[in-house]
Amino acid sequence: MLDAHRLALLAEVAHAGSIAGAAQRLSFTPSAVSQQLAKLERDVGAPLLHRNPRGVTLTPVGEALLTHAETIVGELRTAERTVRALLDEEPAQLTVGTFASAGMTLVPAALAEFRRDHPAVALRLLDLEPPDGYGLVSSRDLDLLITHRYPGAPLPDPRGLDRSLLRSERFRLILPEGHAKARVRRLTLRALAGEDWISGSPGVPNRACLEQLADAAGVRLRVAYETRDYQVILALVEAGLGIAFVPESVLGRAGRARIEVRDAADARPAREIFLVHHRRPGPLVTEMAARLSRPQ
Amino acid sequence: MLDAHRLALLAEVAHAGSIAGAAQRLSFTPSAVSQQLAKLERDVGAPLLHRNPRGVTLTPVGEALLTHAETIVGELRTAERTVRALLDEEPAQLTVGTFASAGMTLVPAALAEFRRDHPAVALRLLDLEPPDGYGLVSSRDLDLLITHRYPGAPLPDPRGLDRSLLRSERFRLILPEGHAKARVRRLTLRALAGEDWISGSPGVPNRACLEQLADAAGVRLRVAYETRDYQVILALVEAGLGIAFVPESVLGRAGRARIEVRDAADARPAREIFLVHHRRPGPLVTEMAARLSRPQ
DNA sequence: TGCTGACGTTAGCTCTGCTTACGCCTGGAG
DNA sequence: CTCCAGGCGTAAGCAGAGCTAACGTCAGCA
Repeated sequence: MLDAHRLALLAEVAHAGSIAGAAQRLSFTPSAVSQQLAKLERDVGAPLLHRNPRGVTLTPVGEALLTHAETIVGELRTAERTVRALLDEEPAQLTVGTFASAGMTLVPAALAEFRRDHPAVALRLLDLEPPDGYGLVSSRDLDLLITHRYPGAPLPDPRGLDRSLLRSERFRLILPEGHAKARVRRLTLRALAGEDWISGSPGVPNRACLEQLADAAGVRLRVAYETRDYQVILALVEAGLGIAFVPESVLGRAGRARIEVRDAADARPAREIFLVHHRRPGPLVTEMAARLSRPQ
Repeated sequence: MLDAHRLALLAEVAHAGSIAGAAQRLSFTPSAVSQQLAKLERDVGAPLLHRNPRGVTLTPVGEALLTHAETIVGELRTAERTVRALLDEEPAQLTVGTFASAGMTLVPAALAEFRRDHPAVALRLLDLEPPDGYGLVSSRDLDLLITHRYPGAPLPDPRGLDRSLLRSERFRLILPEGHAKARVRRLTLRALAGEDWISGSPGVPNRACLEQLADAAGVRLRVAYETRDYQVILALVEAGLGIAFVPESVLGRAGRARIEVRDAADARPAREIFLVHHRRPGPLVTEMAARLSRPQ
C-alpha cells in the first residue's frame, strides 16, 4: 500500500511548485522532502516529477497520483473532523479561497457579517486564481472556494465536489472621462479597434476573453498595457492611458469619478462565479455559502 | 493529520475481532499492533476499543473512525491501481465475497466461465455472511460482494458503493418424503405449527425471518434443530427429523429424491440477492457482474 | 566567469516502531 | 478451587526509517 504521508508530500510539492517551497511550508529541509519523494517514486515504480532547474513539474503519472493524493488527504482530514465533532471539539475554523477581485468586493461584507455572528471562528482567506483551487478543496486545505469562469474558458472537472453558480457578472466597458468615444451613442468593438486597450498578459483568462471577443467581431485589438490587477486597470483608465473591460463589481457601488462606464453593443461578456465545496459541507460552510449567495 | 497505517490497522483489527488475530494476519506480534492502536487512540484523544477478555469490540468513536479508515484504505488502493494501469501492469486479480449458499450455487458456474476466458486472472473467493462485507468492498479487500437480505432485515447503508439487485429468490417449504402433511393440498403455516422445524440459531437472518413469518401468521413455531448450513438442513429433513424453509437454489436443478417440495399458502418468503462493488468498477468486475446476472 | 538559487547526495544522529520477555486478567476444564 | 489457555498491556533493547547538516551539481545571469 502506498504511504499516505508521502502522497500528502506530493500534493504539497505540486501546490508549491518546488521541493524547496513545500519543505519551507512544512518546516522541513528540502533534503527530507526530496528523499521522501524519491522513495515514493521507487514505490510507484515510475518518476513523478520533472526536475527543472527552477522548481519541479509533474509527470503524467504524477498528475494522476496527485488527484488521488488530494482526495486521500481530504479523507484523512474528514475522518479527523468526524471524531472531533463526536468529541465536541469543534475546531471552529473556516478557510475560504477567492480570486482577487472577489476578495475585494463579494467577500468582505459576507465575512464581516459572519465574524459578527461567530466571533470565535477563526477565518482564513487564501488568494487563488482559476483554474487552481479545486484540489485544495479536495484535500480540505480549503473549506470553500470562490472561483470563476470567463467566457470560452473550460470549466474544470468538479472531481466529486459540489459546485453551484453563485452569480453571473457582466463586464462593462470603461473609458477615461471626456474620451472622444464616450459621446458615441452606440459603441461597438469595431469602432474601438483603434484604441489603446488595457488587459492581462497573454494566457490570463481576462486577456483570452478579450481576444476571443475581438475575433468574434472580426477585429484585432492592440493591448498597450498589461496588468491582471483590476485596480491598476482602473487607475490606468482614470489616467487616460486606455480603455478596458472590467467586471461590474470592481467599479464599486458609487462608481468612479473620472471614468465613463458604457457597454459595447456587439460584445457583452460576463463571467460566471461559482462556489465549490465538499459534498456534505459543515454548518459553517453552509452558512458562509448562504451569506455569499444573498444579493447585496 | 491521522496516520493512514494506523487506520488500516484499526480496520484490520475490527475485521479480525481481536488484536492477536489482526497481528497474525499481518505477520506482526500482537504487541506491535497493540502499541500502534494505543498511539492511534492518543492521536484521536479517545478510546477506540473495548478490551474484552476474548478479543476487542469498537467504541462508538471507533465505529465512526472505522468507516473512514475503510474508505481511506480503499482510496490508497485505488490510487495504486490507477498508476499500475497507467504503467500497464495489470495485477489481474479478482476477489469475490459471497455468502455460503451462493458460493455453492450461483457462483461456481460464473467462476468457471470467467476462468476459461481469463486463465491469467487470479481468482479469490471469500465467505462472508451479511451484513458483513460492505467495509471490505470500501477498503478494496473485495472487488465484488454478493450479499443478500432476508425479508424484514435492514438493508445496510451502501456507503457510496454501487449496489444492484441481482435477483429475488423465493423460499420453498421442504418436508420428508411421505410426511403426513405432504398430502394436504393447501398447506399453511398455521397447519404446520405443531411440526418440528429446522432453522438457524436465534439472531441468524434465516431464523429471524422464520419467526417474523410465524408472528404474522399468529402462531408460534417450535425449532427443534438449529443449524445455519442449508446442506445440513436438507440432510435433516431427508432423515425425517423436521421441516424447513430453504432458498430454491439450494434444492439444485434436479431436486432431491427423499424430499417433498411445497409452498405455504400464507407465507411465501423470498430473499433479495445484491451485487455490491465500487462506483467505477474495472473491466474484470464488470464482466464478472454480467456473468452473475445472466440467468442460468 | 563567477554568482545565485534550486535540486540532489552523503554521513551521521535521533526517534519511531518492531520484537522479546513478562505480568495481568478472564473463562473454562479438571 | 486450581490450573491452563488465550487475550491484552508494559518494559527494555535493537534495527531501520527519516531528519539535519554539509557539500556537490547544474542552469541561468550579470
